[in-house]
Amino acid sequence: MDNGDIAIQHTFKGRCGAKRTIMKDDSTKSKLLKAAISIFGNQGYSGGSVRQIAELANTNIGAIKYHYSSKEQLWKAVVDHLFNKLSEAIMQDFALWPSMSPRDRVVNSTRNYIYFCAKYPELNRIILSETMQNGDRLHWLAENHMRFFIERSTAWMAIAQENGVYPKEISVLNLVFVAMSAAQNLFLMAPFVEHAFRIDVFKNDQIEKHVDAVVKLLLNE
Amino acid sequence: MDNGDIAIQHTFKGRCGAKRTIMKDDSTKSKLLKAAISIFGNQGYSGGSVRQIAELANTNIGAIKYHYSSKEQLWKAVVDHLFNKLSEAIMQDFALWPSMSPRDRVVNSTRNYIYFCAKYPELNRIILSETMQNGDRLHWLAENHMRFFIERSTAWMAIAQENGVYPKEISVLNLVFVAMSAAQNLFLMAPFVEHAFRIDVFKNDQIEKHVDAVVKLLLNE
DNA sequence: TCTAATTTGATACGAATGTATCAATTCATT
DNA sequence: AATGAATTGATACATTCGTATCAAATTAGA
Repeated sequence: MDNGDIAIQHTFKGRCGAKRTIMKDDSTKSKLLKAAISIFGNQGYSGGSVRQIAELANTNIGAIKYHYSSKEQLWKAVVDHLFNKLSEAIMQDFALWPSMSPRDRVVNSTRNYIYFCAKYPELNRIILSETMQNGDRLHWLAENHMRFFIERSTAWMAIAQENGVYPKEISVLNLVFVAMSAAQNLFLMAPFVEHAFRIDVFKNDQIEKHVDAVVKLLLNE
Repeated sequence: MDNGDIAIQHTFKGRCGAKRTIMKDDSTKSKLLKAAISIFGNQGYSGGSVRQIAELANTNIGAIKYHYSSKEQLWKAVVDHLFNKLSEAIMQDFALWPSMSPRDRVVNSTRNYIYFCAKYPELNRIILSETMQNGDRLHWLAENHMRFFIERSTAWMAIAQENGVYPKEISVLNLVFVAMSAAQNLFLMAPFVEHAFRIDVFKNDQIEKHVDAVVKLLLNE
């Protein structure tokens, strides 16, 4: 089972000079990345400090400077890492798609996406945080990750729409944003749901319940 | 037409000692509130500084200390103000509800809510920002505003569900969060949509298109 | 007009921030 | 064991933060 470990690309020279990558999950660098995911995901970029991150990683700010050179570079490493995880999650069952009906493809990718949103809520929190601020980091996010992701989603959604999975009259862009937010929002709001209703939306049965709700609400029978 | 002006409660003694309220939209206090809505809505609480707010309001930090005593009190005033606007927007056509079908009531409140989300996207940004951080301000938000709002929405949604507007099998809580996020998200993501697709989601025709999309996707025919 | 309350503007201060520097330590390779 | 590179830990620095203080300016009431 995937335990969500962080794999740091640690390059070293092989005997013929080729680069290889190994996992060092207990390295300072990966501990820093994991801590940065948590801090940036909960406090945002300006709300989180490098001292918080260093403390959470049981090291100090010098290590951040050394491994990531600056706060902004560390943030970019976090985003790259999380988008890689997203891509893995989305593509997980891609090989099975040819044998699935158009509707089942949508159900499958919806379920995989919702499970990703529950496993890594930090990515959507970071995206929203930066979208609100609308600064240079959003533009970097948009050009390096989001645009590609949204355009692929839009293309898939359009195909599903043509196959009658979604009503044809709706603008594809609205469709994408409604479907994505329906999947994400419950996990973005998890701290409130926990506080107000004592419900842990990250539990497996709650996630499944949410998948059922989204599928039943958004997909034509 | 409602121009979204900010009404500051300015109390003074009438001739029989009773308190009255008047509007002073050009007062320093209301200029500060308007600036604070923008700063807190875009930068979040920790991301926005009182100096930014004072500068945007064409005054200085002394005025903030005087009128709102602290950054946190100013933030609470912003939240109170925006939730009042939300309540106004939701209750706008309440008198007409008895003459409407259950489905039309949902369509009406959905439309009003979406128009509110487009007019004051700052409220949902503030809520999401604080929910992410999950600190004392979220608890204040939850206890003073959100819990009431969500519980009312849940009650209404349950009635709509009983009347066949929504599928009965879905958990009401999931229904509420899916419906709310479907309405909000496009406007939360407005800076990205503008950047990536050159679409201004705050234009009236875009808002109407979004209303149609949400209604068609979420409500059974 | 005079007086007192209200409001504004400028400055000061300690705390926290990101970055930079550099000695101490650890590690890998010979 | 020796050596040099890689990594860590501690400190310093300029900047920005929220808050506090207080004199100057404005306003309101008699």
